[in-house]
Amino acid sequence: MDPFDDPRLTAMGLLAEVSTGLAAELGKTFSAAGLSEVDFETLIRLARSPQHRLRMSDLAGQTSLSTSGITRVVDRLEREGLVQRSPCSTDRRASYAVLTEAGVNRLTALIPQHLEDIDTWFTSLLTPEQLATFLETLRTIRDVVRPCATAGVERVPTS
Amino acid sequence: MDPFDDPRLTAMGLLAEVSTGLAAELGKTFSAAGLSEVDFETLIRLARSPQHRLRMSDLAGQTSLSTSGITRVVDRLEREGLVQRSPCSTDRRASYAVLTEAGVNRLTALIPQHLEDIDTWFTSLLTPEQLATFLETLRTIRDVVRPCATAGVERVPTS
DNA sequence: CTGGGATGCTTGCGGCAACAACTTTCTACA
DNA sequence: TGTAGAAAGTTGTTGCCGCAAGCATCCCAG
Repeated sequence: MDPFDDPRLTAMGLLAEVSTGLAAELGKTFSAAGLSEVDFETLIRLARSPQHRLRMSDLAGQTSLSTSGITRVVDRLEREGLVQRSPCSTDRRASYAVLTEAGVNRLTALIPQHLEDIDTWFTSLLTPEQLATFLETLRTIRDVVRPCATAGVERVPTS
Repeated sequence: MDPFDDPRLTAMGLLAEVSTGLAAELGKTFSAAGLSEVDFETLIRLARSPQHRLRMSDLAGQTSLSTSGITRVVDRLEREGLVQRSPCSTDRRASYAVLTEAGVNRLTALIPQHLEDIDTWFTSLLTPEQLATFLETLRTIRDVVRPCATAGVERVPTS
């Protein structure tokens, strides 16, 4: 009768609930370390990049922030000394955001608790097979909704 | 060597990417209908509630917004005529947010496209078995990270 | 080598949401 | 019954983010 309880709506709602609920739990650890979720996302993207640095626009591509958003995030992180801007030698328009040693330290201090959080609220709730299947499904969807999530990491000079 | 590529981080990142990426796609339909994601979430929660109404604080409990956030969302929706505030007869502190007919119409106009979006970007990518397994896993996590997601829907008068 | 379009980043502006303080009303306990 | 504390909702404040405009630089066609 009501089209308001279509199973697809429930499915989507479930996914949203899990994602936001999980983020809320994990966020507690972030804020205890004086970071926002976006801050952490930014820092860890840098940490996982070669030389711990990424151009501003690549950072924007990897996170789901606009370039102006990235400008401001890096502003804040730079103000805290966790990140540093560094000019790009081959393109004077571009800047790199580089993780500082303080940034690395902040991250490494944070990560053990973060990993434990992920265990507690996510991975330990599933059997290894369940987890593997779950991740496989996520990858399937990811490849469709986010075709270029790897901006800046496997860019090969076209020389 | 680097603790920055722990599989748990990848797993969590994958989930976050899927959720935000999916939300971004679905959001296009919402904004085409003049609604934000939060607006839609609010309206559909009301639509799925008995008598198409919910107390402000229950609305806050179901969505992940603060009560002040709900106040403002309902302000906006009321300004657009999609929702109406209605005093609670048994508790003069409380208000109900009630879906208006215009609100129902806006929703019903929106939903076909929304369901199609969910198909396109989510459910149709999976086999029925994959989908069922996926939802089962989501439910497992949801029950842990969001134990009382059903505020206000199965509240029984304690008379 | 030069001018116009494209690109990288920043800034002004507006909207949104959380937090805390506040008002009104309810509840419980003496 | 009277009063203290809790609860529902609103409002002021602050910070964050996207959009559009702007500036500097790059690239390329002629």
